[in-house]
Amino acid sequence: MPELPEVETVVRGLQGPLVGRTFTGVTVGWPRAIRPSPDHLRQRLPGRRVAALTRRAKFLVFHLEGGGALLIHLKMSGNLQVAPAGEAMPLHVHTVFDLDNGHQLRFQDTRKFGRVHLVDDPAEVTGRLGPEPLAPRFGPARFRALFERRRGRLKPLLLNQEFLAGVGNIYADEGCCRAGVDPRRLVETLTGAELDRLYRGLRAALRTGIMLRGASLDAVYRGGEFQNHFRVYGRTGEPCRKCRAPIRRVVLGGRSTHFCPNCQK
DNA sequence: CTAAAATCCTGGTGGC
DNA sequence: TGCCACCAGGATTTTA
Repeated sequence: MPELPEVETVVRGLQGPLVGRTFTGVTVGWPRAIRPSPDHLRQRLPGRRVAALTRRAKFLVFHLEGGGALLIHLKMSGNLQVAPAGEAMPLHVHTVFDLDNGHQLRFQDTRKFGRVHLVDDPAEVTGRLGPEPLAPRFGPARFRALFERRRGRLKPLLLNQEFLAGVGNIYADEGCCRAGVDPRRLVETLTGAELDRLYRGLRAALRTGIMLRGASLDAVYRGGEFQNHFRVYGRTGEPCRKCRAPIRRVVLGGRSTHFCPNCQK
């Protein structure tokens, strides 16, 4: 379940091996993952050079020299690695991008939810996303403004990528915990002080996640350590680290949601 | 508008 | 030990 910090970790690890490289070929093993189509990708990507690699929300964005971009979303189980073309292919690698230095970018995705987009303008894919929570210009005032005229429970709103980009189930729960706010709260009842705590809690959880190189779950990831620092996520029944009350789990918007019933009001 | 449910997938888990 | 029903989970789509 890569979220913003996990994707940021992958991006930082791939910038060195990929920026400046040219794609020389593509092999598609799961056509449904490719947008707009595998033919389009195979015909248009080879010969294009990577000018920059950035992140937007949970998308990796490969900016191509001369315009256009390749976007990859890892969804639940995706991972990307660079390896020499001769090296043994791991299981569940459904898309392989050949590079001009004899290496390959390999998109491994057990559950096949991941997506690859080749577009002229990244905004075709990312245009409707909300603001980046860690952007330098995204201050508490802009965060508070997002909640104007919004209604409903807090947790599903935090997971809405058009509301705020990059937050997923783990960091929504961890952010609410740090803020001392119950994720079941109706957002129209949140006070300015609570929204400020939420702003800081969410950003602190995301920054800690990046610092620890993300969370490693399902044996998928790259040595991240954040899973060892969860305060509530996946700790149902275990004692709250602050007050020892058992962590509760409920389902909100179809997502498991974890919180301390004592510390979060 | 919000919200819940169904959808896509597979590996892991718990029950028997 | 083996089989199977069931679940997680990001985002989208459908239905209420």
